[in-house]
Amino acid sequence: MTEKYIFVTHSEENYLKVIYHLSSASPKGVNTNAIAAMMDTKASSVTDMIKKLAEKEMVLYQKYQGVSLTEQGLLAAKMIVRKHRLWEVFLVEKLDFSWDEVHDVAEELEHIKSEKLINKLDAFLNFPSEDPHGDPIPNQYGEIQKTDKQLLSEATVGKNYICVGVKDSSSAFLQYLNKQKIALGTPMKILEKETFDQTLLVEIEGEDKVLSHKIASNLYIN
Amino acid sequence: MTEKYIFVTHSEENYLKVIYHLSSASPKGVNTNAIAAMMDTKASSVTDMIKKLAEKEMVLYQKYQGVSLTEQGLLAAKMIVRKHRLWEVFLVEKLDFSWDEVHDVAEELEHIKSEKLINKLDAFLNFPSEDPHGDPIPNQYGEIQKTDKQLLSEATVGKNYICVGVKDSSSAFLQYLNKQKIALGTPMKILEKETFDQTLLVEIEGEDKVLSHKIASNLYIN
DNA sequence: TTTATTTTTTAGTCTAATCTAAAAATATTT
DNA sequence: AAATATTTTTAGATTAGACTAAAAAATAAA
Ligand SMILES: [Mn+2]
Ligand SMILES: [Mn+2]
Ligand SMILES: [Mn+2]
Ligand SMILES: [Mn+2]
Repeated sequence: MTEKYIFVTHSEENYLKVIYHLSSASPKGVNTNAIAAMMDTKASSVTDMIKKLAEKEMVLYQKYQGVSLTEQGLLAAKMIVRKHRLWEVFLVEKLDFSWDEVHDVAEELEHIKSEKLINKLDAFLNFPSEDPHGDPIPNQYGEIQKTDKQLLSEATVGKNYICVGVKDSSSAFLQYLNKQKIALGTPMKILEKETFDQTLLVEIEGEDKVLSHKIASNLYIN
Repeated sequence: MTEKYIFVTHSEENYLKVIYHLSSASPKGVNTNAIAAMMDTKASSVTDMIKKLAEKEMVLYQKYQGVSLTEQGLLAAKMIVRKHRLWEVFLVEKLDFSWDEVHDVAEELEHIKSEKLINKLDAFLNFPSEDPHGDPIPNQYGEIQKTDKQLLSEATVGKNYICVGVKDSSSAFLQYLNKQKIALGTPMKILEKETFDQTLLVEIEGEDKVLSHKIASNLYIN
């Protein structure tokens, strides 16, 4: 059961993470093109890299049939996600970064290779279960605590909810939310839903606000 | 005066740092071989890299005449040292790392590219002036506070001193110091110096200890 | 001041990670 | 079921950073 240690490069880690994120949407096999789009690279580069990852037994790969993570690859991917999200918590909680500023720095920090560092950081942050965008943080064994949440676009008119996460965590979207005074924990009541374009009228902190379907389908509530 | 931003790679940063550290010993020009030894690489690789750094105006380079940092290169090098040392402080002060465990992780963390991150970290740590090995931390403008200290090997017999730093910060040496209960701030009195091999007899925390010349010439005192 | 030694540079090769262009396989329409 | 379109893979090229071996320059010794 003692697994041999396989070195994974910075670039390989990025591929693993992207395959992991795409896996939930297409569990039987992730497409080359989908990976290429997500990584902002070309399909031919993806094919090359997939072969390398298959060689290292991080993914299962059949030509033309898409790619999926092995148990080993899944754990590696979860550890990168764990690091990314823990660093995001650190940046917000300890260094006073705002939630729209942390992603790019975390993209770099997630590649620092030290298990001790990340476990000590976890403890220093008091073992947070979620990152600043409401995404769950895997523990050191890769276990993820499932929380139930739904998209605001699926909410019931008349009910009260609390904002618990964002689907899109681009700084553009987050800055829009800042402007609208929407943050994690913000309570909101759904007043109306326009049948024509699904625009919502929502009461937030005493104010009535109009939120487009695009916005509503990127906000998680509970 | 607005300098154009020049991207410096991970590898280039390591070279700049090494050239910086070697510059104090040979201010007129650092040798190719010295860099190669420090970087654990070959002289031919160093020549290639020096050309690239000269292209980017980070170093001055004349064939066969050694290399020196430009103003720009000096500032870049100091910023890497700043990051390295601030991260070391973070690891020791906040994450409970021991001083012999921080160097390798800091070698990775020093390459994270975010001025905001490093200045926020500096503030979070209360603007420390020294790292866990007693080395000064450059401020955000690259200014370094000079402290006067001397090597234990140059100490006067009969006098009292305090340990203020290490010249060699390898974990092997630091672990030796741990074993001898020598840390930054430890007081010591020089009892005797053997003329034959310069071995010292030193009183530390009530105990008499024998320190070889090699040890003494890697410990800074004040 | 020649000769020998050491240092540094050049020339050519290698690998990782990318790209473009073209071929092959798969999927979608008629 | 053919024809067409899309996706994926291959082939070949490029760049950064490293290497070895050999040539050139600088330094030290005789
Ligand atoms: Mn993120
Ligand atoms: Mn996040
Ligand atoms: Mn260090
Ligand atoms: Mn240090």
